[in-house]
Amino acid sequence: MEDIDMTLANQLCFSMYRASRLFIKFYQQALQPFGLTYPQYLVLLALWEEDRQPLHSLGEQLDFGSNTLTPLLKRMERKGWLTREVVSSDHRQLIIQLTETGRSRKTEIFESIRICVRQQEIDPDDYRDLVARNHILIATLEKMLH
Amino acid sequence: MEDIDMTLANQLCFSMYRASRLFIKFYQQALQPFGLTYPQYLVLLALWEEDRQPLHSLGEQLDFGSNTLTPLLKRMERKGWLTREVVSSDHRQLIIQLTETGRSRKTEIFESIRICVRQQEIDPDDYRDLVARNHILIATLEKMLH
DNA sequence: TCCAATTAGATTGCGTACGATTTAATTTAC
DNA sequence: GTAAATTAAATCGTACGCAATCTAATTGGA
Repeated sequence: MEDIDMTLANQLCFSMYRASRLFIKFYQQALQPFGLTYPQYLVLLALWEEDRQPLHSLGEQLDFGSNTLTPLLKRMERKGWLTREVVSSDHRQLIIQLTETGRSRKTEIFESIRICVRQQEIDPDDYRDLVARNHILIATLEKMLH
Repeated sequence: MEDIDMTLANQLCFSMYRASRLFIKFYQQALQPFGLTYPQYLVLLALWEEDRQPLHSLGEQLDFGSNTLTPLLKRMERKGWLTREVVSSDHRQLIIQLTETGRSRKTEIFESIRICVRQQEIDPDDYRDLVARNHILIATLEKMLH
């Protein structure tokens, strides 16, 4: 009836789904004091790496469309993390920029997460291995979804 | 500033998040002809394994609360996949049971997914490895979230 | 027995995800 | 130079996830 391949795919998909939800729940604990959700934290990570990015560029990095980002960024703007500013040379684009708060709370937020992460007892090599394998899987899945 | 541990945790969490979303998107393609979403497919998988389960038992397997399952199961009932029947001996419980459609379309659904999965070119050993490593990670995360 | 604690499911509210469409601005092709 | 194509965001609608709360049914101990 069912291939071994498919049972494996089912297991892998579910296991990814479970791990992702648990990891996010874990992060939410550390982020809660700042009123941040995990997707919002991802936006901060991207902006700490490179500030003043247009919306679509953030979307490419996180694989979010404007339908996800627009309301998310509006919430973050309302809470004072960033600003959304129309580009004068191209009125279609929106430049996302960190506020002083958004920049300065980085250390604090990292420290809060670090405290939670430290309690994990996972071998760094296992981490690296999972990341590497996931990258391969992600590349394959992206190719398939063309 | 930031530990190597935390950067790794960030990378792993994001990579899980990405992989999970892509995998689900991949499954949705195969499930679309049946009007099923991935979480709904998970419910079917659980019921194909063991029919006539109470709601909370499904919840334990999938780690969903009633706040997620109640509306999801109502949608599946409306579409004719299953029935929700109050237990006469305990009026608090709801037994979830597959309809004839829910049972009989299993082969068809599996075949649709199998066709999509076959196109993947992933080494079964890599699959198994990812599943095993995720299981360890999931156990660790569950322990941490107490 | 009877009432406090527990359990099961439903409800509310908020924040994603994402397919599909819309609107507005810019590019391009002729 | 201008109409068609493209691009960027926004909007709309549906379906999760999940924290918090509520309601109703059952259980268990004094």
